[in-house]
Amino acid sequence: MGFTDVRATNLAVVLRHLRTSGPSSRAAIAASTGLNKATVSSLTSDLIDQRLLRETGASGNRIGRPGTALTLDGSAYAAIGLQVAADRITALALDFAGDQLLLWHRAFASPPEAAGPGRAISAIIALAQRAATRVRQQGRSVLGLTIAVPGLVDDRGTVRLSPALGWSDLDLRGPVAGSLRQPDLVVTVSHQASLAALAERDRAAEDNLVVVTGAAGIEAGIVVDGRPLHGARGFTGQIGRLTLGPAGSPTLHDLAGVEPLVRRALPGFDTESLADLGPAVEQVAVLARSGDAGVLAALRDTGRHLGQGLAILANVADPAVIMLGDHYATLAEWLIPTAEAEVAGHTLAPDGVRVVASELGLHAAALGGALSHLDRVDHGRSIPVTA
Amino acid sequence: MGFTDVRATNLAVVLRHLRTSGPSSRAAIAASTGLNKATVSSLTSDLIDQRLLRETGASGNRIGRPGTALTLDGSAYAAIGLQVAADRITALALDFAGDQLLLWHRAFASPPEAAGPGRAISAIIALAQRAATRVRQQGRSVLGLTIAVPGLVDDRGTVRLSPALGWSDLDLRGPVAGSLRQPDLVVTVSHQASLAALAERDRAAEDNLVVVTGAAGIEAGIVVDGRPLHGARGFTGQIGRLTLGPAGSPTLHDLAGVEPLVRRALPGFDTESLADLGPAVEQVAVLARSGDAGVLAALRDTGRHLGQGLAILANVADPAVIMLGDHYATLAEWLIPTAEAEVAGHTLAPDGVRVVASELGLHAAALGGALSHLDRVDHGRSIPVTA
DNA sequence: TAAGTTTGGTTAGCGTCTAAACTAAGTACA
DNA sequence: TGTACTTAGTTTAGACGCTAACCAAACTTA
Repeated sequence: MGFTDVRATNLAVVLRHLRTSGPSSRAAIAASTGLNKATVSSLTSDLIDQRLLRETGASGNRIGRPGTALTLDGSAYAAIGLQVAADRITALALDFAGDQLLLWHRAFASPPEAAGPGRAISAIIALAQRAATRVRQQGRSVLGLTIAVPGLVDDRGTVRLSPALGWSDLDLRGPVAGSLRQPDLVVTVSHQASLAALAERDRAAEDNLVVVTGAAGIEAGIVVDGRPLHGARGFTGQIGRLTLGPAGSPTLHDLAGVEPLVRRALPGFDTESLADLGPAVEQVAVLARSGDAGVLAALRDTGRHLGQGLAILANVADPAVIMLGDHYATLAEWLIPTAEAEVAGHTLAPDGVRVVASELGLHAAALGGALSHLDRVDHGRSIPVTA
Repeated sequence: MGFTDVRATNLAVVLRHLRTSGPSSRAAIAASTGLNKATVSSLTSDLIDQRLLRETGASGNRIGRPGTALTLDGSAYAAIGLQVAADRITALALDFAGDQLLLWHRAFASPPEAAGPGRAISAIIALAQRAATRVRQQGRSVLGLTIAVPGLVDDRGTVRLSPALGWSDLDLRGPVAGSLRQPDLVVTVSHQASLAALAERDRAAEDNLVVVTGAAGIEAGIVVDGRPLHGARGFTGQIGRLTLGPAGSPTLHDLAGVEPLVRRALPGFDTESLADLGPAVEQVAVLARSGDAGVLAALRDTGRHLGQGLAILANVADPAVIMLGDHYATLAEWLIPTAEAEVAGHTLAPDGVRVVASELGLHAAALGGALSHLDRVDHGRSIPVTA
């Protein structure tokens, strides 16, 4: 067969239909995909053999023979996403149906910047192995494992530069893949914001969106036409250093970063503890809720500058919606009004762009990492082989 | 046949191979595409029947039976691109082999902004009809016609907003398509910078690039992973209005636009004639070549600010190369040194990003518009039907 | 001239799809 | 209760388009 594996493509069509439309009978699948009923029977039979689908009870219809509902079978496979941040590692696993199997956090004793990359890699490997072992004990095959990292990650899984973690030119994929002792297991390392955007894409069912994350630095994950923007080397969405104006002008991170915001809003806060921004951000939210004028002013100011950054992304990538991720989501209530006004004022496009808070929390990138492997199967790349 | 038309895909594979690798024998095509020799024979036979390919003399080999070279047959089809600017319309036609059949310019008597959209549409229709008639007189079928317009163009071919032309919510596709009296002819209206980027992609054989055009306003055409960035509505690459900083800060266009540059570099220049920037830009180049200190300073300043804008694009989209289009290309010699330094200073990525001058001239978007229809055929969408 | 090499076409067979007929399993209603 | 109707899913026949293997044609080399 030449360049299109017809069978794999059509198997993937069925999987995607079930993932987006939920349980359906064979006849319903045939009707909505345009495939022939006989073809759907053949395809679903294969997928059931591979334990990617299973029959659930009869789907009650009004009249005529009731159909047999088919659903994604989550039970035989798992996909793992790891997310590395300055203060901790998160591990998340999904079954093939997309249900969460585990969500673990492991705090760094000392920031990876201080402890050196060796310690961090050991911790990542340990968590990856524990997660893989756990899901295997449940009788699942691991479809793949993706590690989400802030900064610049190339296609070979080397972290070229991560200011947040203090890493440069660090091969992360190699050691982790080697430690898992399963050569055919797909292990990838990828940009955290792009993976977060992938997760938002699936949740929002929106093919053009931008996610802004602010855990350390500011990074954007950009999904255009359904796919994360990859670029020549994978180094997309680096908006923290944007400047415009005379030399030495403040960067977008200076103007709208979470850490600068915290420093302005909480002048007396313990500087040391800013490695983990979570508590500080919560404190800012508490003060904002209590009506603290200084904190509210700082939030408005940050929202305004953030809006200028979002306007740039809106003008360049034309998303249908911009989502505020992680710490920005926590503060979204106070950031969105000024940010959205700023976006509206700096974009030519009619109808503007919605700015909304992400609902995925701080582990969106881990989720996206796991989802990327379900996505791979859903697109006919590496459907697990039958024994 | 399910979702993948195997035949169309493989026909397209052969066409793309010939377009990128030049004349090849059937055996060579089979060897480099991985298709079976028998399949290639069958595919090329169909393509020859459709007059998309033809046999050219024997290709001399070292040893063994000489092969019959196959080439793209340009003679039976044409694709037309129109480019609308503030001062003129350009029409360009390509044959199927990509050779230029005609390149016409038609100056606007008065700028479309002043004369109103009706006059401009009439002129566009007239030029489109003349071009279509001309290529039909040569016995060619018209594969399609694309109109490149600066500003925001939606997918239905309505110009939502074009400050450069003074248009808003103007249906351009409808009147032009209607006037051509061939209902099956594909007529599209698209963003000029994205089409220019498409042309640069084909010329440079580079799948990740950005083109910056400055005819009126500043717009970027962005090709990522081989495809022009489209976004939710098609409104990508609008970088002219970027600002960062306090309200009322100058925009990127103020700081790095071609018209502001000309006004700074040629203080005494006739303000009226700036509708057509060409002569003014040439004059700037002449003065720069003669060593005029003021002009050189203005160019450095523009290059520096332009570089900040390019850095934003480099950080967001990670192109392998950034190309300076139209008027920026004319002045590239003086802009690139400062611009490239600024890009290097504002990007995290190692290896930086090359900044080079486009070689396609002022009608790059018209070329891209025509190329888009060859591209359509090369991807198996709407291969012309056999009679 | 004979042997070797490469091209391009022919033939047989296989995978996968579609259309149509058929069986299965329910509801509607006299 | 039984017959007609409706919808689901399987079976069968056939078409399409690919591949592998074989073969004739056309050239080089010795």
